[in-house]
Amino acid sequence: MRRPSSKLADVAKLAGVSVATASKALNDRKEVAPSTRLRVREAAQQLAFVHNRQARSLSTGRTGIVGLLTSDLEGRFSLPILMGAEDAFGAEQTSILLSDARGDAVREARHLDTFVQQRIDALMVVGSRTDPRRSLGSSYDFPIVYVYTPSESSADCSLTIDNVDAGFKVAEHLAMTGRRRVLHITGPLGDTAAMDRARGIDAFIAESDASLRLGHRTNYGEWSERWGRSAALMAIGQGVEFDAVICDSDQIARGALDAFAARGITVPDEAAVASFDNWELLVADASPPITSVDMKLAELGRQAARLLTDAIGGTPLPAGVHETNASLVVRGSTLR
Amino acid sequence: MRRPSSKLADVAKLAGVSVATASKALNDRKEVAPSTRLRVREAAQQLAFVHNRQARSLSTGRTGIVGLLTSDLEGRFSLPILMGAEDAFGAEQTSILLSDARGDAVREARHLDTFVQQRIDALMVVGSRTDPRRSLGSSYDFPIVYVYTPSESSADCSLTIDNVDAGFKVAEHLAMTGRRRVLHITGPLGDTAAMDRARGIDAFIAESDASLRLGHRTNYGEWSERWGRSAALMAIGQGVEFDAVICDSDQIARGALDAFAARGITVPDEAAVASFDNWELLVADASPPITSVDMKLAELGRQAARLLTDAIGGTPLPAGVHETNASLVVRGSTLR
DNA sequence: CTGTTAGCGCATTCAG
DNA sequence: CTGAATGCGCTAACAG
Repeated sequence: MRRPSSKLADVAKLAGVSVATASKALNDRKEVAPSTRLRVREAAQQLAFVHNRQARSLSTGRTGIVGLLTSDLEGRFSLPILMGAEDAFGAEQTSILLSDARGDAVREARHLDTFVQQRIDALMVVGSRTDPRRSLGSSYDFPIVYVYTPSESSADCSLTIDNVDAGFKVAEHLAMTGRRRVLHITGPLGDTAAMDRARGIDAFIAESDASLRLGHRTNYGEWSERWGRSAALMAIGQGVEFDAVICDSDQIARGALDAFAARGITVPDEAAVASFDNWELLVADASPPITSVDMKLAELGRQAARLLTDAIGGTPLPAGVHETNASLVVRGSTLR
Repeated sequence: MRRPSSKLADVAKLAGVSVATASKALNDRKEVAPSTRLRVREAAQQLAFVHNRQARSLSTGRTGIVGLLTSDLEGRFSLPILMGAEDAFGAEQTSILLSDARGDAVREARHLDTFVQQRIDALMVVGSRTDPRRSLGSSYDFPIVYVYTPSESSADCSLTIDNVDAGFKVAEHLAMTGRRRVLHITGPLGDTAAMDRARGIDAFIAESDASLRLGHRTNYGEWSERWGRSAALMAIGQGVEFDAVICDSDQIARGALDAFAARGITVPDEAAVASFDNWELLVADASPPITSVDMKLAELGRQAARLLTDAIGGTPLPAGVHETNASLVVRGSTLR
């Protein structure tokens, strides 16, 4: 029951006005004389007055809190999204209530419950895969945006990345730089991201003229460095011919790079290596540095924040899945 | 001004009791007849009633919100700490308001301000280095714990890792497994973590009997894979003799490993490699997997949460810097 | 055991 | 332009 800081009443008293006037003055409403506004301001300053948002939200109905529900805080995805969102919200003075369900439905339900208790103004649901997730439905009375992992309901608003386009871009880059035979090392078969990218590669092949046409072969596996290494070794062992490798994550690429080094295959001369995620940590200091697709996650977070801000203001959220194009960051691993 | 969900008054009416009784019933207070408690419960259930924390906190003085102020969300440190804390706070009771100052003092001040406005119950200040940071002072009316990065004021409560002990442990492990000449590749000279670990190594040497005594040489540089690689190459080029390398981060170790592979030095046979951070991503799938010191960050977060929970309950925070011992996770890079 | 009465701190009518 | 009154949803005394 701690109640230390000064309240509006204190400010009002010191300024010699009523609480109502003080409130108006501090909230920059027109109906206050400039002189009194100043007096109130000074009083507030002097008392180090800080609005009590709990109290304020009780009367305004807004908390200034946005919930962020994630399933993989540890992973590569949530964080950049979160930071982008924080940026975009920052201006509006909204803060982010964080919770990590860790892929557990029970946990998720509990966290959602606290969100409701806290009367959050809006919710961002972030996932680490592009496979659609169960919708939270429309029974919540705050706007919800799904980021990266889209909702399976088309009535919801989802923001994600166009992996087909991303695959296309990588294939294009490799073809343009003279590669012709591509080994595609990816995640699990059935994983949307993996399959979309493969489709993107195919799409490029279909569209490109004969001189740029490349052959490719896709190996499904798992999202790990270990898999990248063994897939590369396997291909070498089987005598598969290739002059380029597309790895569906930077981790996979690191594994592949390692395998090539061990087998004396030089990168980028004998084989180009390109990957997805553009995780600086893994990609920038690799030898050679790895060309990688940046998923623009922070941008996704910013977009989500903007949409939600608007939604709080009354603009309805645009339903459906909205895809953003990723962009290729070229580094030494594909340039000979 | 959205006001959708049912309120306590609705529940009370439906249950045929007063609001006060309904409140008591839902809060599991003794002074309510079991039968009425049940009736109220059912009414609440039926109306899908959810407490409004804003309102509640207005009368209790507690918000159930803990602030987390970090300077490097992206980095390796904040996240595990955050997750540990989330665990310990238990989602039902406390939620975490997140903010990343990104090393910017202005941003930090702004975020602190919103924290105050939100009337958080407690604050966790997390940093990514072990060099002390400026104290936030004692003018805030909520308890503050500094995690990983300690406060420079001994009046504050800080939780961090004992890097001297960590350095000691690594040296001990290497000596016990038969290594005698250690190359220590670390971060910037002046960085507390780097220097503490060097001291730990020295401490081990001083304490150990002659048969285990090892020689070592410390190279200060930066916290990057690139530096690990070049430091290793440099040592090799200069003909420095060593049969073990201690890298002060997993990233540095990856660089060193890479350099050894390039120069045909086998790990662990010709040289052992050990590092700090135990970042699964970097360490588990390396070839060979890297022995690394786990900083127990999640545990640090849990401890902080417990201390803060107690502090909210009235127990004063223990002032001073409290160090936790890290633990060594042994993998293939040091076992021949 | 239960209900009545008072606030918690602020924003918002609506008279003056 | 200003202020007195009212309510946001809930908990905390205090009577009954």
